[in-house]
Parts: sequence; C-alpha cells; structure tokens
Amino acid sequence: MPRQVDHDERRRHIAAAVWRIAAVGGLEDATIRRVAAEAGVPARQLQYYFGSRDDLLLGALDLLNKEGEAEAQERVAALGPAPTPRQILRSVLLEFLPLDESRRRRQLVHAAYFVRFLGDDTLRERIRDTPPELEGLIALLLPEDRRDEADFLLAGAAGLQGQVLLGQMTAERAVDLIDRQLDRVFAASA
Amino acid sequence: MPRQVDHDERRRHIAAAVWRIAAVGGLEDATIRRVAAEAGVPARQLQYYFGSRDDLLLGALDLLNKEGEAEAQERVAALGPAPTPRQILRSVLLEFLPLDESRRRRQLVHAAYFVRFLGDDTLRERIRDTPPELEGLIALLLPEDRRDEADFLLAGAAGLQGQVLLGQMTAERAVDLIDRQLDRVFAASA
DNA sequence: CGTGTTATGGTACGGACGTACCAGGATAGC
DNA sequence: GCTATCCTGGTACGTCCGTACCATAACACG
Repeated sequence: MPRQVDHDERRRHIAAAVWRIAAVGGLEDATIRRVAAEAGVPARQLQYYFGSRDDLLLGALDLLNKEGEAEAQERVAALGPAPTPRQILRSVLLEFLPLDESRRRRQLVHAAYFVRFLGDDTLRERIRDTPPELEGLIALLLPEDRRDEADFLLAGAAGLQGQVLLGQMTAERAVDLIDRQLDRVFAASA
Repeated sequence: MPRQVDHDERRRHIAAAVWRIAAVGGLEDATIRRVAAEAGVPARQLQYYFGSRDDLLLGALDLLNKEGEAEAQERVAALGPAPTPRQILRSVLLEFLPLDESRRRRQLVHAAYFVRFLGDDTLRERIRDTPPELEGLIALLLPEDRRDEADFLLAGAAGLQGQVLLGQMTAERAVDLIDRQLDRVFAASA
C-alpha cells in the first residue's frame, strides 16, 4: 500500500474551513472553491475526502455536532464530582448561548443550516433527535410535574440565543435571565 | 404619458414569489430567473421593478414585514374594544408561533434571512428595531419590576417557534406552554 | 527493486447565475 | 394622429459553479 495520511485530520481541517465561511455568509458562500481556498488545499482534495458538495456540507455538520457534544460534556464534567440538578440544568441551558467563540461559531453555523433543515424531510430528522434527548435528560433533573417548566426553559434559552447573536441583548443579561428563572423553578420545588 | 400600471401591486406579486421560494429553499434558491418563473413574469420585469437581486430580496423583506405588522394589529384589534394587558401580551407572543400559513411562511422567510442579517452590520439594524419596540409595548403591559419576566417570555416564544417549525413540538402544546406561563406571571402580579 | 494502491494536482465542460443592453410595443397628453 | 414616456421582452456577456476526467507523484508491500 502507498502512503497513508490521517483522513480524519484532513476532514476536520476542511470542515473547519466550512464552518468559518458558513458562520459569516451562510451555506450559500460555502462553495467548493472557496472552502478549498480557506483551507489552503486544492479544490480537488475536497472531492476526494468528502465527495459531492452536499456530502461536504453534511459531513462538516456532523463533525461540528460531535465537537459540540464533546465540549458540552467537558463543561458538565467540570462542574465537579457531584453536581446538583440545578447545576447540570444550568450548564445545559448555557450551552445554547454564544458564551465563547466556539459556541458562537457553532450556533451561527446551525442557523445557516436551519432553513435547509426545514425544507428537507430526511435532513430534518438529523436534528430532530437532539432536543428529545435533552428533554429526557431534563426529565431526570426535574420532577415530572415540572415538564412544562423544563420545556419552556429550553425554548427560552434558544430564543435568547437569537437575540444575543443579533446583538439585541448582551450575553451577561441572557445568563442573568436564565439564572432568575432557575431561582424561581428550584425555589418552588424545594 | 403612456400606460400606467400599479407598481405596488406588481411588486407585491413578485415579492410573494420570493417568499414562496425562500420559505422552502432559503435565499439561495431565490434567484432572479427562478423567482420570475414562480411569479409568471419575464425575468426582465424583476430588474425593472426592483433593480439588483439584493434590492429584490430586501424589498421583498420589507413588504413581508409590512404585511406581518398589519396582520398582527388586526389580531390585536379583534380582541375587542377593551382588551386586558394579558390578552394583548398573549396576542403578541402568539405572533411568534406559526399558527397559520401566513405566520408560518413569514417565519420561514425570516429564518432564511437570519444568517445574512448576522453577517451584515448595516442589514442587522433593519431588524434590531423590532424587538426594542416590542419591549416598549410590553413595558406598558407589565409593571416595571417584571421586565425580566417579559423578556424571558419573548425569548421563550421565539424559541418555541423554532421547535414548532422543525416539527419537534405541536403548535397546540406551544400555545399551552405560553398560557401556563401567563397564568403564573399574571397570578403573581394580581 | 518493481508494482499496484493511495493520494494529488490541474484542467475542461456544461450549466446557471446577475446584469447590461437594445429594440420595440403600448398609451396618455398634445 | 403624433410623440414622448412608460413599460416589456429577449438576448448576450462574463463569471462562477459542481463535478468528471486524466496524468502523475508518493509509498507500503511482495
């Protein structure tokens, strides 16, 4: 066999270029030639490692989601050995806010994919899995009769994301609003 | 002078074609040729009535927003002669949910513009105006010390929109969640 | 030291895009 | 009915797109 390169590393390098471009100009700007230029590799290499352009965009999304899940779990683990339900829930909710460059970029890219998700039925199932998973997690953190509160907290965090990204609200205020809601929910359940 | 046509009517007809296309495939699919085919007019006419493609997309957005504001005010007026603050606030929040085809399409189109808004600074100011306006309205409906609740209600409604559009939640449950929050907020303030 | 597989680079092709351009209809006012 | 003006339709140009194609370089293995 001839020389072997680290396929995964190449794919991540190219995917990162997709993210940088899509975060600024949307999927529209993530053309093969432009991504190649951003990544500093010949356009032919994108064909080789991803196939068609659709495969490239989907593959880049999968890698982005994997990276996001890993980061989220790291932050939960950083809470300490025995985090309280409130700490875990807070960590999950803050994952929706662009509190650092990594989260911000990920959320921008997700926004870029959003409309495409809405139009494509098979594609929609790719993110339909995530929130039910979150609901299951939160069901473990809150008593069952607070399901409505949990769902609305998730929706609120998602809504705050949009306002922060648009610059209509500071991240600090968004965090503060979430903390006040957590005060209320956990005070009443105590 | 030669024959006169109703410019506004033409522009609305063409803009409606932009909305139908952008709601399905995003701004990416809203090309001059495709919009022209959807509207059933020669492509040249889009140039004449809107100018460049960017002008077309922006003009279509303005018309969409005007239509949305008119509909929202109609629904508030339909509440009756002396609506309660809770009725008005509920009406505003429900405006964020895709409860009919008109709202659904408008929200899909807004989602399509979202990423472009994020990237373009001058463009971002075009929607930066709307939420402060809403906050001002809500400030009139709720006592000042409930500002946090009002902001989180707005964010929650916006977040529910995304989940309903993605099919992760029914519109009925979203309305129910909002009503329960309204129960809480207005019960405590009574 | 071949040799066959893996990886690379460049290029060529057909199509869609935005928009500038031009020639010609249609009509309200003189 | 003439004509200036509004409007229409078609087309042509240059650019960028996705992707198929081909020749060649690099290297593990026999």
